[in-house]
Amino acid sequence: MNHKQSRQRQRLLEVLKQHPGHLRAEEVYSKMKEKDDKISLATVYRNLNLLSSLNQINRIDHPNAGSMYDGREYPHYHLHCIHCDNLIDVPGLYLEELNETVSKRLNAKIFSQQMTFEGICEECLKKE
Amino acid sequence: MNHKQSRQRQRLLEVLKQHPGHLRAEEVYSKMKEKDDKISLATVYRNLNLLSSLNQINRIDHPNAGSMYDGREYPHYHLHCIHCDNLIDVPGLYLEELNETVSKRLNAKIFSQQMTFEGICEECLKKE
DNA sequence: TTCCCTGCAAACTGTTTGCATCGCT
DNA sequence: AGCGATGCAAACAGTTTGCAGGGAA
Repeated sequence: MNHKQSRQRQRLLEVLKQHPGHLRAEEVYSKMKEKDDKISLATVYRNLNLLSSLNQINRIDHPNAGSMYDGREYPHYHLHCIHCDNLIDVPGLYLEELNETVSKRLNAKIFSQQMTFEGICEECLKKE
Repeated sequence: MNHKQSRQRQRLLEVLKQHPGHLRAEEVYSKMKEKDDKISLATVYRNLNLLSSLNQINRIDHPNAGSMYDGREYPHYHLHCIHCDNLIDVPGLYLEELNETVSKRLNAKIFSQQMTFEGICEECLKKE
C-alpha cells in the first residue's frame, strides 16, 4: 500500500520520539489532544499499527495493559516490574548473535524481536 | 494464598503438558470439553492465570491473538511467523548470561523472561 | 481527480468479576 | 466446618471496522 503524509501521523510520531518512556494508545491520544491536535482514538490506533508495522516505532506487549509503544531507535529489551507494573529499558545484549543463530537454526527470516524480562525493579526492591 | 487441588486444574495442566504446541484459553477449553471434563471458560482463565503465576506453565503474548500457553518445562523462546501466524519454539540461547547480566546492570531480580522473534518461518519462506 | 486518511459510533474479542453453590482438606 | 474453586452471566478493556466526508499527491 501507498502512504500519504498526514498531520496526525506526523505529530503522533513526534509524540513518541519525544517521550522518554512507554505509552499506550489512550495516552498517546490524550497527549495529542493536550497539544491541540485534533485526532480520534481510532486514528491513533490506525497509525500506531501502521508505524509499528513499518518498524518506525516499537510495540511492546504489556502483560497487564494491552500494547505499549516507544519511539526508541536503538534496539533494546524491557524489564516488566511485577510490583509497580512499569516497563524499563534494557540494553539489547547479544541481539546480533541471537538473530543470526536463530535464523540459521530455523532457516527463518527475522525482522525484529521483543524480549521482556519479568521481575522486580531496583526501586521496588528497595521498598521491601 | 493457599491452593487446593481440583480436578479441573489438574486436568488443565495435563492438557498443556501433553500438547506439543501452544494453546489459547478457548482451545484449552474445548480440548477439555472433548474429553468429557466439565469446565467453564472462566475457570480455564482462572487456572491459566494461577498456573502461570506459579511458573508451572508459560504464557506467551501472541501479537494477534491474546495470550497463548504452553506446558514446556525447559526455557525457550518463540518465533512468531507473520505469514502463518504460528508460534514456533526456539532454544533459549544465552538465557543464563542474559538474566545474570541484566539483573546485575539494573539491580533487579528476574524471575522469567519472554523473547519473541518476529519473522517468517521456514515453511512460509518455501512457499514464496 | 484519485485514493488514502480521518472521525464517529458501533461492533468485537479476549478476559475478568460478582454471586451463589460446590467440594477439597 | 471453613475456605478455596467453580459455573454462569454480565461487565470490561482494549482494539478494530463500516461508512461518509476531508485532504494529500
